Amino acid sequence: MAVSRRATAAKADDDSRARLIVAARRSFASVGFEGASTRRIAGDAGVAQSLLLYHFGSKDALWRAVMDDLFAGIDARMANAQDAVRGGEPSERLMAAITCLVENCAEDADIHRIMTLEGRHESERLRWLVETHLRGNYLRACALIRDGQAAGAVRPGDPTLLYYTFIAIAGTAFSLAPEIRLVSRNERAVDPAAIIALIRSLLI
Amino acid sequence: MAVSRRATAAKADDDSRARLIVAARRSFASVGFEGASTRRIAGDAGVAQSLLLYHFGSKDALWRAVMDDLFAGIDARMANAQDAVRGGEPSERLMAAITCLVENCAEDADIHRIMTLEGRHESERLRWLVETHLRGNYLRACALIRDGQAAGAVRPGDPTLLYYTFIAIAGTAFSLAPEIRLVSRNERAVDPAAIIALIRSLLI
DNA sequence: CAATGCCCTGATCGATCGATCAGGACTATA
DNA sequence: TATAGTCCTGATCGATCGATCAGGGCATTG
Repeated sequence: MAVSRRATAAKADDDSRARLIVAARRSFASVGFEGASTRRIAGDAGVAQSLLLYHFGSKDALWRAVMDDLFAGIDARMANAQDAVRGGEPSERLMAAITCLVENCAEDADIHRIMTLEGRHESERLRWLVETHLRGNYLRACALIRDGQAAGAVRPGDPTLLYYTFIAIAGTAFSLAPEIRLVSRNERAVDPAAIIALIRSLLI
Repeated sequence: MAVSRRATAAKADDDSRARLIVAARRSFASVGFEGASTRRIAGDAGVAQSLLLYHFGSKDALWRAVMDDLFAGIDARMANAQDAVRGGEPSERLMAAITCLVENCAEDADIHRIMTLEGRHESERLRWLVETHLRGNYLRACALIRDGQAAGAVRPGDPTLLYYTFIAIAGTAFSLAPEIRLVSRNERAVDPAAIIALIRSLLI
């Protein structure tokens, strides 16, 4: 009993900080910041709640660490995808970005879930997210959309609306996968290839 | 002091039950079921927390009452919209449904916010929602989509995927309006007419 | 061998959670 | 006027919340 979970779980693969980040991401994505409990997160990670606060200082700081980790992943992935199509046609570069977005959400919809939770009301967290992680991606994506429109390869329309439309289609099916499965008993609505094909077909 | 809020607020327009439903809807849509507090909801409605439990019995039952109220509104609205185009072309009836959906979300995105919160993980609440309110709407919408596809007026593709794509586009911009405004300082992305036009253009 | 520093735990704080309960204020019925 | 029923409040329950703190285990350094 006194041996504690640390010996059985935490010490084995070490770095409980990383496991706390993963557990926190899942909780925040599932029940939101207010609904998440630091005790539950620490329990999922197999450590004491006080260790969570030792590593991150506060629930708020933990949340920001989760966001930094989440965007570090997608940003690196997006940079790779853009490197692979450097110098290509604007629509090719835009589709590479969209494909990257869809595949990332298909593997793990947590980022879409958290964003749809945090984006629904102004807060200090949202302002921090916008300044730290969102605006850069937004501006790059809008530049791609505008380049595509200038080349006649992307439909006209407000780039902001198109950007959030792409995000909505890319993420919603995976975010709502449990509901979609219950309602439809149909797996085709949660197929990344079908979603990429759908977005491609409405690009122009 | 002993006069209490009831005399000043609750008694004025009466029916604190209805005001509890409205306050609860806002809280559930904002921070989710787990994040919402019955004390906060009752406070927003201007009544004691114990009255909330007197009327609804439990937080769970309050949530179901909110859902019944929410779907009673959209269902009636959707029935009206369909009545107005009875006997019309399939694509016309589908666009009437989509227009109804977009306008409802534009006026009040709470239903989309709550659904994106509840649809993300299986739960007793989600199963109840699916059986009580969702499946009927889903089946009617898929029938409209299939009719449109049979008439060649709607693009081919899995109806479930198209259904959730329409819902995603119809609701996301309004659900994420605070984020979109912070990121883009652009109101055009939250314009119902632009969103309806976008969906119409990708119908076929 | 001492000393330092990092990772970690369990106990504990005041605040708040959902829920229960006794009882007051008021209206309608008899 | 007495009775019954509805609406409502404040006090209170045990549980859980985020946060703080003292201290133990263990490796590295001198």
